[in-house]
Amino acid sequence: MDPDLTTKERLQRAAKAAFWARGYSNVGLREIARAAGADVALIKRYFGDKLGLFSATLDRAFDTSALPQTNGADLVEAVVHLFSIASRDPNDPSIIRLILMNAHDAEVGALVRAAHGQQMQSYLERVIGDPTRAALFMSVILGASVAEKSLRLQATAPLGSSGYAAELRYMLQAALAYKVT
Amino acid sequence: MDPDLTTKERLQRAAKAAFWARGYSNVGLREIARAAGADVALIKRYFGDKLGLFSATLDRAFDTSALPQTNGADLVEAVVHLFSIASRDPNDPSIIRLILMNAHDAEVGALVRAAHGQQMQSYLERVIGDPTRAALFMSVILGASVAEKSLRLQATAPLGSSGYAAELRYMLQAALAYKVT
DNA sequence: AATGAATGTCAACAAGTGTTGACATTCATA
DNA sequence: TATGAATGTCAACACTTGTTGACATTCATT
Repeated sequence: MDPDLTTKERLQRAAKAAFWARGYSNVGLREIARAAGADVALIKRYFGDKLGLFSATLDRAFDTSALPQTNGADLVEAVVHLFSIASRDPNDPSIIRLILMNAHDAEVGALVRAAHGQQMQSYLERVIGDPTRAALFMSVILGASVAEKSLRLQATAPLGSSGYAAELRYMLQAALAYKVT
Repeated sequence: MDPDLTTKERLQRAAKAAFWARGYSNVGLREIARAAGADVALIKRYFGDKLGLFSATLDRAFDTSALPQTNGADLVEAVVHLFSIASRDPNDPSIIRLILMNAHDAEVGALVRAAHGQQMQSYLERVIGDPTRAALFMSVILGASVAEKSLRLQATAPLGSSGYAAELRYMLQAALAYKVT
């Protein structure tokens, strides 16, 4: 960890790395403090308690300013990149993983959903227009991300040039454009 | 808990209820023993240790004998029912939830994936035929399940008669049948 | 009734948890 | 240089965790 940073900053970064990798309840404060090269008691001073530290790792993590503002093919590629679907690394931090890992804890789960889930949904609704279609679009994204990162389906393989990738992009297009007849 | 059952049986059922609801590391053995009306030490006698108890809850949990053996519209409905997509209850046990909640723990995650994820995948591959198409099909299922149960997207709503339900079924059909041109 | 296996009870262990208060040090400002 | 705020250090608290060994009870079989 970079020693030039503030201790508070180092604590926050170490916390984010740990929490996003293994979930809220599976990370101890002493472990975070050790990774940050700081003392546990400083967490209380800077963040109040464990939940406050966790909340701090959620700030300004979902930025839609660089994303497409209109519905189109570039939206598909941008979202694929945003949710790290193309990456096979299970430790690659993803807001989806974070939500799933903390879904069992009512308090923490609500915190994460409020901070990111709703931001993500409202972005897609704004860009796509129809809320139902936006939800369907996000469902396909979720499924692809989960299939690769958590379930590790063999058949999905690298998402670069396989048949799965081509079909997945078609599914995303279908979620954007299809009209039920 | 039914007092007519064996203590071992009661422990196993209480363990499954707890583990499947909140994940492996978030459940304590004393809590399971209390729910089963038994003593903690009996867990050691019957299951060895915590991981042994968890493993016991995975036995015979994925049964494909009652599922369709051919690719078709009934496969869509059967799978929707199997993964409890139609249920909005976050406590409704689902193998998908179980996998996701334990994805952060290498040992436990591998155990669950080995017991169920691969069975699920091989079933779909056998019925659907093409492995890539089976993976795509499961991705859509995963996404729908996660969107409702963990992310709780507002727009997905009850999956009974909404526009989302109709479109989701179309997506599943597309995953089964579409040929990329 | 006696034997032995099966089953249940209790207390404790070492380690880890989040949290806290008292104290020491550093450092910028008056 | 002196003051006070900011920052860092240390030890301990009450509690929970998985695990374990010694002991008591129940129960079927001889």
